[in-house]
Amino acid sequence: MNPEQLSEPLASEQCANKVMEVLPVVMKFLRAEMRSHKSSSLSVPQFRALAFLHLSPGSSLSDLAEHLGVTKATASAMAERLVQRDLITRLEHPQQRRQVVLTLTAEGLTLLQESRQFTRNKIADILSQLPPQELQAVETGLAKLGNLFMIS
Amino acid sequence: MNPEQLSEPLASEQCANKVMEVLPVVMKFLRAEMRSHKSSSLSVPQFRALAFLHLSPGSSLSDLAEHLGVTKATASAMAERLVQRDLITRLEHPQQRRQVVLTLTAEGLTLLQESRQFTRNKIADILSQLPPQELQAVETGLAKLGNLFMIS
DNA sequence: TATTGTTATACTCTATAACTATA
DNA sequence: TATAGTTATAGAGTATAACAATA
Repeated sequence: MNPEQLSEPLASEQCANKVMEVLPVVMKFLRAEMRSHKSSSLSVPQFRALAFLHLSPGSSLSDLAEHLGVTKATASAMAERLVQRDLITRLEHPQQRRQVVLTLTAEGLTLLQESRQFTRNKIADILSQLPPQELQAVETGLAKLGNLFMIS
Repeated sequence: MNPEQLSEPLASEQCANKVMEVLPVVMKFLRAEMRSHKSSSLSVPQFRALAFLHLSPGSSLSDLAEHLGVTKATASAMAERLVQRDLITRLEHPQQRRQVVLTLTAEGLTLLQESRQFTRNKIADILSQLPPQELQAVETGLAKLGNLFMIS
């Protein structure tokens, strides 16, 4: 008999249900907080793009697209908006003229750091309702989930 | 001395960092899976809307907006798309003529169930790489996170 | 007057397809 | 020819503001 057809679900399926149920709700909170940050707000993908360029300055557009898990067309449009807002620079690579070199501006770095701290604090406020042991459980669970889904 | 200014971060802030780091990546996977489901794909918000109407048939637009955490304008546009695709019906409430009555169609129910099973299986496939104990840790952590962020 | 819902507008994310320029 | 990136196009999510209809 196939376990899927019995009343007792697999543990992995139960856990998958939790992923489907919980993640969208918390993501919505995350998005709203990042969006609400003073005049200069960031979307979650924009935040991730800036964070990536902070860690890997001088990345190409393909690098960025790969990291974000989007197509190059999508990454190109995103980069264009960030250039327009003076949060990143996009220069031609001196040797490989096909490639672009993406780098955070000082303004981009400042906004990244402000936004990160602001959002972290908002989330931490909510999380601090948990007793230390449960907080640890959440962090551990997320870390394991992250290891599984973050290839790089 | 203020703990935020020391090198040792608060546990809640560490955990918040994990939320910011992990959630977008897993969400992207979730979104891609739901989107890839045969010809008739659903976005995550659409999936959530159908799931809500399955649990609470006959809800009003305001109910839906409230549940999804979006404005009524956003919910109205979403509902319109679902009506166009014959996944829900939108009727006038017989007594309260201001309100609409939203209900899943048979087609909507089928797609919801197929999509849920398909996506759950895809996520469970990944999760099943974890040993049982760690799987349990992930589920527990998500459950706690969910309790915190899901008011209703 | 307050509430329900829609419409208009604008912006971002996202993909696919077609394209240019470079290697 | 293959790769890097852009542009055109389309559709969805999202908000704000203005509005109509109803209670």
